[in-house]
Amino acid sequence: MARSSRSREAEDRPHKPVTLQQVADRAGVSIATASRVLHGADGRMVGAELSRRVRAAAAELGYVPNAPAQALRRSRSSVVGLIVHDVGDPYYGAITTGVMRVARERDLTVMLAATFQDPELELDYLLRVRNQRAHAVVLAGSGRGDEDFRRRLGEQVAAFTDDGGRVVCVGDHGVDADTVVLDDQGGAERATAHLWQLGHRRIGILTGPPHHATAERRLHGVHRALAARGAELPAAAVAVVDSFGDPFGDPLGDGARAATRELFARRPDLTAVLALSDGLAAGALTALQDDLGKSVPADVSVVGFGDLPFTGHLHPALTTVRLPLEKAGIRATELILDERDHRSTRRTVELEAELTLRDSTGPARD
Amino acid sequence: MARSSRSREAEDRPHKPVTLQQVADRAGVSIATASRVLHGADGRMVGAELSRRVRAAAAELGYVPNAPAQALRRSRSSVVGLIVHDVGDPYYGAITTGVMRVARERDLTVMLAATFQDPELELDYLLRVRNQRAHAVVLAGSGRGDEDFRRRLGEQVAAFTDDGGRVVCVGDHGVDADTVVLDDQGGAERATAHLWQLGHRRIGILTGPPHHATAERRLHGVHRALAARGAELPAAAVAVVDSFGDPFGDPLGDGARAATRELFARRPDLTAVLALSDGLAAGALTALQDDLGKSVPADVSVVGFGDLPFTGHLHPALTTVRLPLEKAGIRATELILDERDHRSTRRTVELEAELTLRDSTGPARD
DNA sequence: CTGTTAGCGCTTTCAC
DNA sequence: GTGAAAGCGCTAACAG
Repeated sequence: MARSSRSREAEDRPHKPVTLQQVADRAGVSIATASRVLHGADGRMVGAELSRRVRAAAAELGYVPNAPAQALRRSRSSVVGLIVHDVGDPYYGAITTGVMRVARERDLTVMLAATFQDPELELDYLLRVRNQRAHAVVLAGSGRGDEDFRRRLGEQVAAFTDDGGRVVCVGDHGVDADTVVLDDQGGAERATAHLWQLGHRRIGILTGPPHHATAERRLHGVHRALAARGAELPAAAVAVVDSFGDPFGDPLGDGARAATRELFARRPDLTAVLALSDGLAAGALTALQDDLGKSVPADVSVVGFGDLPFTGHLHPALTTVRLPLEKAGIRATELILDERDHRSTRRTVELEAELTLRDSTGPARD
Repeated sequence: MARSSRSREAEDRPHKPVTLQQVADRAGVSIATASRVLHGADGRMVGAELSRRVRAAAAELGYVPNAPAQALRRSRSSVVGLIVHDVGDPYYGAITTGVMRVARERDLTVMLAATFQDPELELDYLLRVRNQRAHAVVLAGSGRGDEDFRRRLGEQVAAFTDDGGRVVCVGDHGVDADTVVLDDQGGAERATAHLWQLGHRRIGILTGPPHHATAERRLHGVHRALAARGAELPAAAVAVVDSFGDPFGDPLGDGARAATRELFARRPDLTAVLALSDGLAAGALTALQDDLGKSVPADVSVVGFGDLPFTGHLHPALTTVRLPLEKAGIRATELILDERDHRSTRRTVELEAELTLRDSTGPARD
């Protein structure tokens, strides 16, 4: 193979990659012909014989196209940016997996950015996406940051779309772009309905801080479901935990555990706990079984939210609301690829969250 | 702001991004000067007044450098490739997080590739990394694939390094490149020693299939630790589970659960179980407590391997071997940045795996 | 200090 | 069906 002969020459000094011109020379054709054979979206056909010779030359030389040069010439690359908070977080990990799936099918190059919750970094990365002349970006982390940040984010997004870039958000970021939203509210309604149907009338809620938009949406779903049944949610039945969406801030679930103990100290008559995130549910399970001597689901039922990968391993296996995260990543990326004519029409795709029934819920005791 | 005036013009037709030439014109300087002010690694200084004018012009026009053009000119981009099996898998998620941390500090652009366990795709992505003229690549998924695949992988890697690219592996992929390895064997030795010290002499092992290199390395560690204490591991005390490293193939841990039941059917006298992955440990916990009526750790101690994010939420919280995955991602990326003179010297960094003590282990009963 | 200029590797009219 | 040639936007010699 050509490669082996190349590596024989100078072991230390980097070679320069083979160029299309070299391929053309070797095949005895013009560079234009070589280009058409190898990447030809030109419309023009190339004769069979020349085609063959070009392909052979490329293979022998180990030709690899220079993507930056192509991007420069075409003034747009096949790069797609993906901005998340933290890929290590299973939530974003699942979204990322979805994006990667489509990227593979559609032959896209994904440029990943992790903001680690820092709004400034998000802006930075958006700039970098523009730098790369990426043709699209998926915004999957955001929502933190103040009004001023929002404005600047909007500006960056506008600048990118002005240049012909496409933007899609996963979750509502208050940005003018296509959006894929997860039905948090509906999921919470379904979870509540499930408990209600099992006879639970005194349900405790574990939620996140009030400024957390996702937590609020879920909580709102609970209120709605209860209201639809002529019931309401007493303030004493709600416990707020700071580590809501961040299991890493509280890897042992101690915050949720303590909150659950306090919740039952206030309201010992609760027959069910609806935790608005799986991490919270894990803490509740521990508190209930280890600290409060309750049996789950015999004494108290527990429902989580998210269906993160570990929920099946909890004890008992957790009944939880399944968020179609990977699907969200897939749909978002597809939205990008879908060329649409009316760039003025902002599209929104809503993905339903359905309940996964496992072993942590059962009929109410009394 | 310039942006707003731009977006006013033609709402539908994409603008062309501002070029350096336009900035130079507006500032009334040459393009060379503009380049030096904005990106000048040229060594040369530019006068304060011109500097100011260039910067002002760039800001007014909303200039964003064209990365592909820069890459073309410099014939190398600041892109780093990262190839993993699946970002949704917490194992790779943690490595990815580490890589992203360094990328942020050192201002790199990360191009992510997920192979979904397909060796062909891995080769594909390596090609794409060359396409982008990336300056380095982190290989974090691999190890599957036959001899022929290995050869081809080696060729691609050689081709990339020949062109001046840097390659670093996380885990040994049988490739000639710098490598960061996790001390699986040492971790298993430490876990075994821990159980031994608690008085356990009849230890059951849950492991993965024999062709799984990681599982084998851990198993080897167990053998070594036992041998060092004059003991050995009876074949009957070892159970093989296929879903070893893939919690998603077995989200409820049913495989490990069944294997644990069989293990205790064969060897009811076991006082401890060392599961060579956390997913396996989760299944063991369920089998022991729910199916076998054992108490953990009073009757049987359980140790896992990996310290994935959910282990603290298991019941009881799992004692497990902590793999410094994020650290591995960090070290790997640093290795790439570290220019070293002797490209012939292959470096290997070994990261220690330490035991995380939690609640699933206790003194042996008898 | 500042400007002129020659490409980097590739695509794509435009001629033949 | 094939080739010649003009740049895409930027950097880095090389002159002044």
